[in-house]
Amino acid sequence: MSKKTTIYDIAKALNITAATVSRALNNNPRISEDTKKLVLETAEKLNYKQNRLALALKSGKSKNVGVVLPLINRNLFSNVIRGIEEELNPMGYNVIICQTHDEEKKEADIIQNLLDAQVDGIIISIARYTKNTKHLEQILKKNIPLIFFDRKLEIKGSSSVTLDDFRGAYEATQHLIEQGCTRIAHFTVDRSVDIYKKRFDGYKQALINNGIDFNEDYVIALESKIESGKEAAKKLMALKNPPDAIFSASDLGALGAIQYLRGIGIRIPQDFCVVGFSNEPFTQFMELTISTVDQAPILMGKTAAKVFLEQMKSEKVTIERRMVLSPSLKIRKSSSRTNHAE
Amino acid sequence: MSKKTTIYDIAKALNITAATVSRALNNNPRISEDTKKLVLETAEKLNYKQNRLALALKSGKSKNVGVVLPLINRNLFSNVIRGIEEELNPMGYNVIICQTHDEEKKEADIIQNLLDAQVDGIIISIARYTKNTKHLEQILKKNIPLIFFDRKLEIKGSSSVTLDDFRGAYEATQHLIEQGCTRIAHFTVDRSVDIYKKRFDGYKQALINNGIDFNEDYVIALESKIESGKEAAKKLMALKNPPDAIFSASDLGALGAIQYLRGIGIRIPQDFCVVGFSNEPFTQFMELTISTVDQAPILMGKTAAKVFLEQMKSEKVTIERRMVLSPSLKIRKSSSRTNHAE
DNA sequence: GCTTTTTGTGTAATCGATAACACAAATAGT
DNA sequence: ACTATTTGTGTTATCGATTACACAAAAAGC
Repeated sequence: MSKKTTIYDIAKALNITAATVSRALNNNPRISEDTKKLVLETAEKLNYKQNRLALALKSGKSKNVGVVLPLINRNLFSNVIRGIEEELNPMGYNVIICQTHDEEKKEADIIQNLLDAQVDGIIISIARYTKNTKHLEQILKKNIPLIFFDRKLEIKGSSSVTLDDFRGAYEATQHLIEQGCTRIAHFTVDRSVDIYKKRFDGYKQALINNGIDFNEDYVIALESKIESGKEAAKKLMALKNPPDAIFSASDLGALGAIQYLRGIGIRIPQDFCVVGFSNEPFTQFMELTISTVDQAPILMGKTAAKVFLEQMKSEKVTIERRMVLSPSLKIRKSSSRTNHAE
Repeated sequence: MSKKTTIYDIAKALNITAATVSRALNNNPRISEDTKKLVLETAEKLNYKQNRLALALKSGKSKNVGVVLPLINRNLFSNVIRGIEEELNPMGYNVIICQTHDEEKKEADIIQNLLDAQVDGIIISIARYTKNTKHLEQILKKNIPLIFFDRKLEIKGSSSVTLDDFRGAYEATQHLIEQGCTRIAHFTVDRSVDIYKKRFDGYKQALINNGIDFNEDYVIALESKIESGKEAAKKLMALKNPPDAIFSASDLGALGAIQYLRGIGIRIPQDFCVVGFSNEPFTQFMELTISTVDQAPILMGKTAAKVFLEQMKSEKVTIERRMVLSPSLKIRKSSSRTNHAE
């Protein structure tokens, strides 16, 4: 196991001091061209690699960025990570991944740990029910950039990259209306959670703007699961005036509904239209492809990373960025009465 | 922005030296109980946090582990990462994620970078066509544990956690035979890649063991895409003696085939059975659920992490672990002639 | 009672790179 | 020609924690 070469080794080989070597490597203008060339050559020859840990200790910058999210293997999150990694790795940052499993306690622990590890920034999608913001304010107190994505909290000094959930929902609902649907139901998940509230709001606003009465009976809260979607659809169809469309805040809810409805002989999209949310891969794999709202997750990751990089460049000036990405409605068979190809 | 407290601050407060504080914090037996208590108390009071960068520099251990894989947002990989994270985080390790995009050059760069960052171990699924092993041997030369998962190379001193692809394929094929299929085709991806070769071998062996002739015309190489699956199925059905089943090395290939076959009026599973590989989420979301081979990806990640931890404990003794996980065949509608519930 | 061992803590080097400060030599300015 | 500046490099402290070595005081051994 060959010992690593340090600037001292180079210094000794050239009979100069480590300081000079360091300066030469950092292209300090005070170092003569001759010396620089010599140092660079011997560095190459001795296979010198800068010790990043030493640099980190000296500078306080670890060149690591923490990414905190509920679960890595969810489609949205793994895509966001992909975006972040693709943006940060070329800039010399390593991406550290941590899962909160949607637990506030774990989230707080993780952040404490990342701060201890002295990451240069934290990019986070908060746990579903995180209310306490103390651990998040800790981050900003240490002057470390804090960037939310998808699920955010309003914290002074932080930035965020989110989807325009309102608009996504609005467009989906508008689309259903344009398909001739008039009794449009909505599957939410939990309206106390920001993103779901916005999807609900967008849905409601679209109804209002089109002169359609909002009906609270048409709104059902359910977990993002096929079974829940089935049950909810069943409940809806048992109403004395059942709906003729569903805008679901989750794709799995939409899928469950579709399965139930087809099971009882309802034709989709002829009799009933469905639009989901998230553009999960499976929505385009079904033989009855499912219309849905794409969240541009890779772009979301890249944008969050760019916001971070921007903050690193701009020194101490804390910029508060509020980036809102545009959703894109994917119109597929489950809601296409007119001939929309995809 | 409050300055961080160091052991020197504690030392000053107690009028002792930093060395004593360090020893007290590390529970050195030479330190009196009284001093320990005092140090611990003031550490608490001053909100002392160990500077991990300083420790890393001194010890050469960064407490970071690099995970290198083709693409994060692939189902298998994101699940493996989840497993790794869940195992390593509680043990105080941070997980750094890097994507190779299946490019050997990028893979080499990433590894160099991780070595520069002095990670304590590297867990990797190699790029599809990586042949040159120089960058991988570099890792072992530095005495850093190298653990492969899923896609591995045989390198002396490394460990691996893989799926028994042969067995998965064998069982899938055996199952098809038991369903009464006799002309079983196989979708491979690229037989020059280890895992696909093993799947092919398992398929072939199952045929042979059941006295069924192997027919090279029944083997088609295709990318893991729906379109490719459709085309391949079309090719198969154009043979003068078309098959009555497909064992596909990819779920998307299987899906494409199913779509094509149903399109031309072939009933599944009555006329034709299909089994895929990977247990992608969508396989159980279709109304015609797809039989497939589960790769236990979270377990794979956890196992890889455990192998790493084991190596860290065992000091210098390089252990070569070859863990092989058992696949589990998920029998679903696309191949269930008898009544198999799931 | 005197040597030996144990106990508890201080001193100082180390991990590797950086940078403020210092200083001689070379160059420029008038 | 003499001061002022620039150029190039060395000295040394620093980032924060660990640890080999040293040493006094206390305890143990005979």
